[in-house]
Amino acid sequence: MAPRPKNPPPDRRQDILEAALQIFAAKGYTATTNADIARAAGVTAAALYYYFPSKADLFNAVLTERKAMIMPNLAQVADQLLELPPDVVLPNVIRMMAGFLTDERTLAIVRIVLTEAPRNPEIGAIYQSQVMGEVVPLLIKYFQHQMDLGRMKPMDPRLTAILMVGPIIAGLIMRDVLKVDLARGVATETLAQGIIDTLIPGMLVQPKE
Amino acid sequence: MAPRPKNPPPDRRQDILEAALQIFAAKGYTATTNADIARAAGVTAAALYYYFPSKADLFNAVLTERKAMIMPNLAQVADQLLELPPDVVLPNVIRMMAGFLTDERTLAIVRIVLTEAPRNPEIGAIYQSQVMGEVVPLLIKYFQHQMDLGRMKPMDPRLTAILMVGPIIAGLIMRDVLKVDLARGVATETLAQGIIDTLIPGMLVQPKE
DNA sequence: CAGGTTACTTACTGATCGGTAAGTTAATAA
DNA sequence: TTATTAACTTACCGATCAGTAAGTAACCTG
Repeated sequence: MAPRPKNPPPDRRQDILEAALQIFAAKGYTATTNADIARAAGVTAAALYYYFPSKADLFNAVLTERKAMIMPNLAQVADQLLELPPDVVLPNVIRMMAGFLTDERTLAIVRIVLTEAPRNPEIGAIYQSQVMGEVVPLLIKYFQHQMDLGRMKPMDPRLTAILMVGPIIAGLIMRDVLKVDLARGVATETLAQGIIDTLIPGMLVQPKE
Repeated sequence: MAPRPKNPPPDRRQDILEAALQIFAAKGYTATTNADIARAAGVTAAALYYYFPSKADLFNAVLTERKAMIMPNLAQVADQLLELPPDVVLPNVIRMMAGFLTDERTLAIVRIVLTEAPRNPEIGAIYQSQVMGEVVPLLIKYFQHQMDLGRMKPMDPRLTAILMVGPIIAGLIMRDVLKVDLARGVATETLAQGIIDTLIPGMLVQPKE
């Protein structure tokens, strides 16, 4: 019985996207009902169809309109970092990635991609092009340059990227999927520091003690 | 019109568990219908209720009756490995874990746990107790022993475990979730070798070249 | 201050799904 | 040979869900 808000109309579309992000992340696409999202957004289920043609379209909108959130904007700083030595750059990259995965909003997207992408190739494709098309090439460019300069051992740059990001993802999964409390064991910062201490010496031509 | 098989009765229960494993892994718990499983198992949907009280019970049976599959039986060999030096043991552990994650059956379980556990804490709990209660303690025992012997640098054994397993999981996710073709880049063996070459020297007290 | 548009709501529908009840037949026991 | 049981099937039901149709009140325009 309140077909139009009396006070200045809030951005309902954003409210719905925000609510959908949370619920999709918490329950997964199939288990999430329109009513769930609507309730969280403070509207009725039918209202979703005023802004989005279907549940699938809403889901896609959540992923595409928020995808920028999950990728650190490396491009902005990449050029400045290119000449800096790896013992300076790599720890910062690792720390940045580790810190990045502590943001709640980002985690929600990661959780959705991780859980839905195996069933929905399109989702995987969106982030594949981001990861493989944007982030990895930047890393590769840096690694290649440092290898040419003789500062890093020659190795597959993709492998290098996986070695750096892998433990962070594994830590995330242990905390988020297996509910292992890393805070009382391996906290994010400790994890980042461990990666830095253990991994980076093996990548440098002259490991420093 | 064939309420009883004429030929020697096959083990329908196993057929159903097998079919359920595949379909749950492919579509996720909620999106999987009883009809899907039944079709794959060659029975009708009602037949599932002859063997399992509910869909949820069938799901649990899949996980609990197959959980042993995803954990390498480390306990059997752990005692023999305890005294062997890390530059012999660790490469083998890494290779074993990497190889372990190439088995299709195992992958199906991993995919289910990875995608369903965030919504269902019980699933996480099953594997948390396996990973944290069985595998990790064995690794910790070994690491601690080798650290005491002065062969490995002192560090949090849990961190050590994450560093070793992390890149393998990340590689798995890139292949399975993001559909990045690792075969034409970083194959499983290459990945394992990369972990061994890069990571292990940083863990040993006297890295060997 | 009328008329139209925007931004929703209420009320409904057809399809699907998990689960049940009752029937049916092959194998087995008496 | 008959009765019983094991192992299913067919047929059905109530609940739930994505999506739709039609209504309605606030705001905007002239």
